[in-house]
Formats: sequence, C-alpha cells, structure tokens
Amino acid sequence: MVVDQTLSDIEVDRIFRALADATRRDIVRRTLSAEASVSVLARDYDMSFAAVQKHVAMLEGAGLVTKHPRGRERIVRGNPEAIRRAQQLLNTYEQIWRGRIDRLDALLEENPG
Amino acid sequence: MVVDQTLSDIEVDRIFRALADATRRDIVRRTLSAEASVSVLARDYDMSFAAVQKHVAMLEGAGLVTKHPRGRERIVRGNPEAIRRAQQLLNTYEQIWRGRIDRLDALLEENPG
DNA sequence: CTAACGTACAACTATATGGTTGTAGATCAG
DNA sequence: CTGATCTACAACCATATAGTTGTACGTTAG
Repeated sequence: MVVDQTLSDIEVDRIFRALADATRRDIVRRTLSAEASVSVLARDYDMSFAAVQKHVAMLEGAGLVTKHPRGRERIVRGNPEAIRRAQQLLNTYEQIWRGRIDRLDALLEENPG
Repeated sequence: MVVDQTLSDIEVDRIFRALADATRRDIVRRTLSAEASVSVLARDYDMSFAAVQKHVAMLEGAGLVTKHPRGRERIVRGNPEAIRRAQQLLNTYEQIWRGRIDRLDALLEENPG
C-alpha cells in the first residue's frame, strides 16, 4: 500500500505548530519511546490534566500521535510517519540550499579568479 | 570554530513556530535559493508589505534567515544552520522510535513464538 | 452498589499571531 | 531639491493558544 505523502499547507502548518511547544515535544518523545495513557503523561507536567489533554489533542490533530481506548484509559502512541514527513520537508530546504551552492560553484568555474 | 549546537526550548519553539506558516516557509525556500530584498519578497504574496515584514522578522528571530542592509533595502538570506538544527531534533525523535523497535525485537527473541 | 479513576468538554481569561492602516525616516533617481 | 522607493514601527482588530476550573460520564476496584 503506497500512501500519498504529499502534505497540504494546512497539514504542514499543524505539524510544525504542534512541535513548537516543549511540553508537546516531550509527549512526542515519550510516546515514541513507549506508549502511555493521558493521565500517566499528565503526572509529569506542572499543569492541569485538562491542559495536557489539550496538548495531546493538538498532537493527534497533527498526526504526531494516535490515541487508542483501553478500558477507561486512552493510550497515546507516537507516530513516526508524521516525524518523517517533517524531516522530508526540511530535507527539501537543505537540497534547495545545496542547489544554490552548486550554482555558485558553477559560476566561479565559468568566471575564474 | 565549533559552535554550541544545543538549542534551548525557547529557541526550538521559535524555529518550529516560524516554520508553521506557509508564507514563511515559502520565504525560507526562496531565500535559501537566492537572497532577496523584503519588498521583492513581498510582491509575490497577497498581503500588505507590513505583513510580509512581520513574517521576515519572525523568521529572523528564529534564526532561519538573516537580514543585511544594502542601501535602502534589507537583503534577506536563508540560514541553512537553523534548518539543520531542526533536522537534528527530528532525527533524535526517529532514533528514539528506532530504539523502541529494537527493544521490542530483543523482547521477541527472548520470548519466541 | 459505591467510590475512585480516567476522560471529555464547556466556559472563561490572558496572551500571542496574522492581518490591516497609517505615519515617519532613510535612500535613490532625475 | 523633489518625488518615489524601501523600510520601520505603532495602533488596532479578529482569531487562535495555553492555561484554568467545573461538570458530566464511562470504567474499574472493593
């Protein structure tokens, strides 16, 4: 199964926006390492449960984590796919920059000295 | 010269926040490819000059671009360093995920079937 | 059954963002 | 010198974020 890996502007916005908060990055890090319920996650942060819930919701909306019911709990898992898409974006930017360098080099070879 | 590549939470916040907008990503893309003045950049977007100015200011605050006076113009250049730091962040997340997979594999080998 | 737990969601506040218009200073062209 | 250009910045508005508290509901433990 080949999945369309083209991301709309809105989707990319959401991914980067979701990563622009230290608490959310920590949740991504933790849930990539091992899944955890929302309440277990919440214990480690100096804020209300509802606040953590909102962070998880934003991460879920960006596709960076998935939530799975287990009894009364909601298990949160990090999603490496979304990370990879963000990496791809940044890679294209680096490629663009390398392209510029290559063009500058070519220019220098044409007009040496 | 070795530069400290450790980023504070605030700095990382700013980088991802700056990347969470399609106009700003486009400015990064363009200025990585070739430097351009703020007004030249602004011509291509359906918003006021002041709005583009603010986007550039946010990118500059995040270190994603640098601004250089040239006469009455301000020349904007993309900064690949900041891109690389964001890439590094995402790479560590992927490493964390791979670490989990490795641990799962080891577990399966210990308890086969 | 009952109490505690985990979650969902609404309402509210404060601050940040993304846009606007307007004013003003510096520089360039003629 | 004068006018056009490029930029800077303030003030304002609408919306989104990040946090709070409070209420409600399903699930689990005893």
